[in-house]
Amino acid sequence: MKKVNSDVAYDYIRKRILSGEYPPGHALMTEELSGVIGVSRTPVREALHKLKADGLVSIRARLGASVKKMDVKEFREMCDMRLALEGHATALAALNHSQADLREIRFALDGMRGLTERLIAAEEESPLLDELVREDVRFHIAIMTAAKNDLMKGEILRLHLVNRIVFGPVNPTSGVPVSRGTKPERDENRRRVLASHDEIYDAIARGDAIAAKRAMEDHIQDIIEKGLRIMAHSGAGLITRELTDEELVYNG
Amino acid sequence: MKKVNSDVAYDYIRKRILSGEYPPGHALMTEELSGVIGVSRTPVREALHKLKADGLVSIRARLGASVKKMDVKEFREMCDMRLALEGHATALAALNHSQADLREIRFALDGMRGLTERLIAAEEESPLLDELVREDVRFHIAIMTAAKNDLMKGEILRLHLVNRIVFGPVNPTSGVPVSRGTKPERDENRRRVLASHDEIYDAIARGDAIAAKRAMEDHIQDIIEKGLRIMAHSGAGLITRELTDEELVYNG
DNA sequence: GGAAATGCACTTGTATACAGATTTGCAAGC
DNA sequence: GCTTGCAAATCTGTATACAAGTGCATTTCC
Repeated sequence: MKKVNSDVAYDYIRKRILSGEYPPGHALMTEELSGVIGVSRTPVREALHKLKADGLVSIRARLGASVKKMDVKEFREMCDMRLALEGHATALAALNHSQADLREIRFALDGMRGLTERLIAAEEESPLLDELVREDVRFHIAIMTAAKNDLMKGEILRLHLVNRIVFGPVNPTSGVPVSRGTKPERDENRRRVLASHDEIYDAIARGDAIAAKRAMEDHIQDIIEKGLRIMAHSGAGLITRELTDEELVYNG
Repeated sequence: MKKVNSDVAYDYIRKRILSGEYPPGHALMTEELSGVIGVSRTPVREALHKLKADGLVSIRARLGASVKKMDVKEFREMCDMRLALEGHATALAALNHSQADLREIRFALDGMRGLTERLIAAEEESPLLDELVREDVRFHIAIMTAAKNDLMKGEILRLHLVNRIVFGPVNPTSGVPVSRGTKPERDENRRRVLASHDEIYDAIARGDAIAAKRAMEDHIQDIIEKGLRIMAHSGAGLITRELTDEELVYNG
């Protein structure tokens, strides 16, 4: 599949949204972007519409596009949806996983364990944090892969990405959220995350769909609460109103 | 919100896909469509991309767009996702519903009951069928509304629409799927659907989230099996091979 | 001085022209 | 007969010009 200009524009803009270079609310004007990216307005327009479908950008007719701002209501809704999907997918993973899937999940888990221990021991975190986040993502992706449902996997990954808008600002080069709270708090949080992951892995490994689902739901609930706390404290326009005037008619 | 030309093109094409006028696999060429709709290629292109995001159209770079064809694998995945979302949303509806929500659900349910009885009694169905389908949709929408999660509601309705591609062909004017099977079979099926809906409503009304969820999951499971049977029999490029009876029994 | 009106700058939405890719039809070669 | 190569036809992707809507600032009027 050949890469066309609209894909170039899409990748360019998306990267900058996820890295935090374009913060929530930032205006995305087609002419400006087309100049920077080096393509015409048409593919830029297309890229913006695709990003809107991803949930990273909001577009209002004749008023232009901007990086999505999420309010608390929408964040809760998104998390609730993620809870439903990822919980179900985890149950499927417990039933459908192959041995290779299981190995991949455990690799990610072991990687996280090592990094977490080193992070707790260390004073300076930054180089290890990127790796930890990468392994965390790897863990979740491995489970979604084991569930053997590409559609759900895609949708869940999409939600993960949109979630990152809330957890910003992030390290511009790595895309990893900057640390929050005191070190003991962060250490405690990391231990809890690891314990959750252990529980999820064990349940999947022994094929216990119900326990796996519950463990994943608890884990996501933790993440939700963390997100809500961040939104409450950082504010910075995140909690302001947000109108999605998308009225889809659902009948013929 | 002003209606722009790309919206006109979107509505035009979408309507024809859902009505079956553009069947699965039908090529959607920008120039031809722009001529018929009376706008230029640019808004048509945009509309096609939006329909792709909806899951109704597939686009391959430089090869053009066509109405989405669904294979069995994708259909199962979609249904499984719907199961997860709609089950969860039903549980939420049991917890979050207002009295007005409950009334709206019961109105739809009562409407369906009356229509079902008249349909079973009648010989000629066509005028009543449209109404029955409308009330069925109304029932499901009312529950999603009661769940108080607009994001999930939107996603579920999207999946409902994509589902309709499988249940085609439909009555061109009303968009209602044409009847299948013998009359006793259809009557039996309608009674079962109604009983399912009753069960779902009762559980929601008494705030029993677990029972509501389970009832909705069973109901959707029924729909899934019906869809798989239709796919197996209608074929028409939808499936590559004949299904075994085992495959017809859907179990995630 | 403040509110309404008006004009301007800017941006989006749309039409259209053009370049490149893909398919199709046909003829030549094995 | 079937494949292979080539060229025309066709369609997509992109650039660009133009029209129309929106917000802002200045002006005008009370």
